Amino acid sequence: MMPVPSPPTRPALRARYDARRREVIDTAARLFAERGYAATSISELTDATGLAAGGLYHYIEGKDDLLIAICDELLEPLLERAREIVADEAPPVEQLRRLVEAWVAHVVEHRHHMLVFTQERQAIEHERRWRRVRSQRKAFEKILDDVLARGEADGSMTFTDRRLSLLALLGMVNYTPQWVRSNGRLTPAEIAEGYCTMVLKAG
Amino acid sequence: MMPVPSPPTRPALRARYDARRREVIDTAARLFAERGYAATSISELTDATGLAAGGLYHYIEGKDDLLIAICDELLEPLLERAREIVADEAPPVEQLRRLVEAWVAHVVEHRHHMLVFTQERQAIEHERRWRRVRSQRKAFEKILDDVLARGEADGSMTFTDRRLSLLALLGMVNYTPQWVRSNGRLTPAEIAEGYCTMVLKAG
DNA sequence: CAAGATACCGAAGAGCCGTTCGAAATTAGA
DNA sequence: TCTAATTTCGAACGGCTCTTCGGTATCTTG
Repeated sequence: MMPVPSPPTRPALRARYDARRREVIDTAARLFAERGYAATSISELTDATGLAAGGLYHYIEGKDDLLIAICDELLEPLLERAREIVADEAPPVEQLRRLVEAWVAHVVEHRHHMLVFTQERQAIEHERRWRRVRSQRKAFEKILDDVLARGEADGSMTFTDRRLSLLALLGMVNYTPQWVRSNGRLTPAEIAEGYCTMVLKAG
Repeated sequence: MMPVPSPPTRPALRARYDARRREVIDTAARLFAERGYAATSISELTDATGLAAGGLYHYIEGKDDLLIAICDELLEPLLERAREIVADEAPPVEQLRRLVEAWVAHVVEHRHHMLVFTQERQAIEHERRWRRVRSQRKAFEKILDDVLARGEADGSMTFTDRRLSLLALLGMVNYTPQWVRSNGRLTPAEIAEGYCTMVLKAG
């Protein structure tokens, strides 16, 4: 992930630097989610972080570096967790439940990151510097599709159209951050269970 | 909808003016969908429309006027169609099918408009001047929810959680423009049928 | 405590932004 | 054809953008 302009060489300071950088990224995620990336100015960022312009640029290479960092914070841990889940030997239906539960919990926890990811989707899909983010997204979707394919193959799941079911599931989960509230009526686990039921019972 | 700075008073010219304005709006929708609203400059708009800056401003009040016009072009006909569908006496399940089919066809046809609407969602939800767009969105969602409620009441539909089913449906359909291609493998009607099945069979 | 690395500041700069406006070109209708 | 309405042009403007940079304060470590 190549952390930026001048991370301290002294190991004792490295941890603090990383933590502060993460604070900056999370603050940016919140602002970008609320106002949009392009519509959020550096000066709004300095207001929200308490840093001056120069101080801010101590932690980032540029404004678009922030956007990539936000997507990394979102996708890397999710992808890692997904790989753990499909690594064990549970049956496909069970793996799907675990995947969707972890996924919903993750997007709820990183609601702002996810809203930014959604808003900037077109840029992510079309511009060159987003290659890694794009391939992470694709890798996650492939994990999902593979689980559905294994379930279809062993007869534990049936789909009229497996690809449509996958896309529907992506739609449901990706849309979730638009309406969830922490301490809302439904827990992430309940939401995830509902989604799984819709995908699996449709046949 | 109060069409902008100086629509011609002569009736013969009014039609041409309106058509040209719509061209401008549709071009803007395409560019905004591809690059994002804030990231698209007026000069990109003039390049794409063939108008110079001054000519462009003959048809719009300002850049944000374009955004509102895009949402109006998207939501007004959809809402009107939805009201027609629920006005007749078909049973709730049939009304739902018709609604979702019309809705999916509409977002596929107005794919760019819908992508812009999705990307600018946060602004739409939070800023004052978007009140009308917001209330149109809410009105449409209420129509959907009412159909589900009637179906639940007469026993023709069952939901573990009706609100979650509604939100899942919104997610599926709103996400559709991200992946559909015209002349893709599935027709809008097939997509809509798949979505309905997932919502209705989940119980 | 000394000294060097680190963290931060904030004014300055170059560039692009959306918008305006007076004038020119085009068109409709008498 | 003449005229007034309409359409289009494109240079100019003020403002805001992101980023840089020289300098200062703070902190770690020997």
